Amino acid sequence: MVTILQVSRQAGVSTATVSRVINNPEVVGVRTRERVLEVIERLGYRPNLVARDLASRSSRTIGVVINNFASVYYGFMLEGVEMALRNVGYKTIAESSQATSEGERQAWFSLLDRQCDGVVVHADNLEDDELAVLLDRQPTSVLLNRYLKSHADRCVYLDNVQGGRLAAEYLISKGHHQIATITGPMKFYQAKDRLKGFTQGLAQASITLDADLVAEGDFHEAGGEAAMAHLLDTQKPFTALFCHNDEMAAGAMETCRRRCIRVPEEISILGFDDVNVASHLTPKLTTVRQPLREIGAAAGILAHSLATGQVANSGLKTVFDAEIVERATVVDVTP
Amino acid sequence: MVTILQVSRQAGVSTATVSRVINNPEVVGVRTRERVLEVIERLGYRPNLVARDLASRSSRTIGVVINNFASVYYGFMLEGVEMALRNVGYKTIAESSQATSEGERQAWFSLLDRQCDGVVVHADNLEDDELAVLLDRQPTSVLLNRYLKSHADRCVYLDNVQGGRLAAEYLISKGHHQIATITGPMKFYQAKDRLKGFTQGLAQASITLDADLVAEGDFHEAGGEAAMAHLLDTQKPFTALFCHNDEMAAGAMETCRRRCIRVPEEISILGFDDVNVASHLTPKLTTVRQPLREIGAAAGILAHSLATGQVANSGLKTVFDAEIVERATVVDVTP
DNA sequence: CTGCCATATGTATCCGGTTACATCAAGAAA
DNA sequence: TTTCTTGATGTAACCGGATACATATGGCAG
Repeated sequence: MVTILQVSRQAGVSTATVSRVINNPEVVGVRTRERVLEVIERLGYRPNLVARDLASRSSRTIGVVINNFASVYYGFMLEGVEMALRNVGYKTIAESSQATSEGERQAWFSLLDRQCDGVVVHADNLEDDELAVLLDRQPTSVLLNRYLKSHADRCVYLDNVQGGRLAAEYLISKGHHQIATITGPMKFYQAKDRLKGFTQGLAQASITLDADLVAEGDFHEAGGEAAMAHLLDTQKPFTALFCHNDEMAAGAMETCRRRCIRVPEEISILGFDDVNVASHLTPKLTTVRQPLREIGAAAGILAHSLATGQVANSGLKTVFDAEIVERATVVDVTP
Repeated sequence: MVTILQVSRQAGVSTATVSRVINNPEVVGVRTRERVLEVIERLGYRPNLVARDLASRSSRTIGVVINNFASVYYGFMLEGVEMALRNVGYKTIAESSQATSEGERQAWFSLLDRQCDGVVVHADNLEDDELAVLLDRQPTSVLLNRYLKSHADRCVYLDNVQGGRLAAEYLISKGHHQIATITGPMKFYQAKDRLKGFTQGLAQASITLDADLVAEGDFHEAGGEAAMAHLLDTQKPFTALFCHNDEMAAGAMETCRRRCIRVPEEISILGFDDVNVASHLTPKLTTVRQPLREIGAAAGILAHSLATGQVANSGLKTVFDAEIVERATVVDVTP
């Protein structure tokens, strides 16, 4: 491997000058600069990032902790972070947490150990208290799609309450009154908030959510199937169903298919997220879209600003609204 | 940040000893070791990986280059790599190439600059020649899902010829004789090989592939739709269709739906990959499965062995077979 | 009691860069 | 011409660890 020392020798200058040519070209004399650049080119020199990071105490890199890679949900957010950072000359490195609190902790620290200048953490499993402590200690870390009251300015997230409300308003606008819902695990604040907003939305139309029409799912297809079966078994009639994510909606649709219940003719179904599955289902799923890329991008930018001490959150948008993507699973039943 | 120096002072030993406690505990006296460990614990010391990597000239990390993150296809492979490496105490870091040759080059080098001990590269776009040169220069890099004759032992991939043949054999076993196919872009060897195997499979049953029944797609849904429309427009009859990936199959199914052609009653459709979309389509897609996780894992292990100079490719499996996953889009038409 | 060897620990250098500070040359001002 | 300033470059320390080699310590055989 060719080092800065070899370049400096070949060019007849000191390593400091070579370093300057790379990081501060304008302070180097034109003649010297060109000579050095020529040598760099000829030798195919590439600065060793590890050495640079150590010496400069900065890695120009933001780390990202996500649950896992085999899911476009995280993939989109990751892409958002990456894209935004690329624009400011920063790199992104991601680590997965396997969706456990221990994994989240480890991935987070591991990224810090690599001297990431900041880290964007998607932490579903760590408790609020611990997160608060960690955020206090790591002033350049930000939370992705999670809201922590004590550190609101360090969170970038979808307004799940708004999303839930939007779902209710939309279904009501289509003439539905008897509406069931399959929530995510209630230990997740996303589920709590979506349900809260949903309840609010119904209330606006003077509808009270019937406890029998609420089933808790697991954010996966299987849970959606089971929850839907449960809802149907209670025999309470409903004309529309709101699911806390698209996968559970897919499960619910599967249950309908099996029981020969036509969607949307007999039951309208509304999903949440708008990840690929939504557009592949038949009929295509109407859903509440999360702007995942944008959310990721904002989180990346926020971490970057914190890391570089930019003029504080200069009006950076950190709370995002969900929006309805109309496809084919919700019909208007207005008489 | 607490450094090894502070730990050594607190423990009344030299930094060398602290370093040993961490990397070679057995050579340190029991009493000293415990004292040091106690201090480490108390101070919350975490070794700076950047410094360690620089000093040891190894990062215990394997880099991975993939097209993009927002696709489970790469996600699965990445998970495979990560999982396999975790077992041997190695870390994984991924970088995306945006599916351009320049991006692949840059990501690859960037990973090398970070002193990754090895790198697993999914390079669709770089030319064979350049890949050969790069592989020669980087003895610990391996190719993921691409086959390079000159460096066969550095490639971990699906046997696409076998996959194509399997597809033909399967459809034929279901009584189909008139079979159409939508290929990937023919500049990709995957498409070439799948088509080659497919042709072979047909030949085994004395069927020659009618050129009118071959349409080139783009590996995306839109291309599948268009290609299917094209195939139907030529008016040549066929009872089954083999698509080079699931997304194009989804597109083809969409075209059928629009033209009121029933799948699988009128046309059987077989996909390739078995990524999520397959199981969400209606009817569920019968497809040729790639063992993506296993492929990723093998690539990770191979890179790791090369990096650590393990007893060479000790019988590591590097060529994988595809298999049929029967769902609902292919029916038996044997009279 | 010596001498030797194995084990435990310290010393000093190195990894490949960055950067504060010193130095030097040349042009401008006096 | 002298002095100051300014811009270009070099010197050397440092980032936080790893590790080859030197040294010290203790046990055991002779």
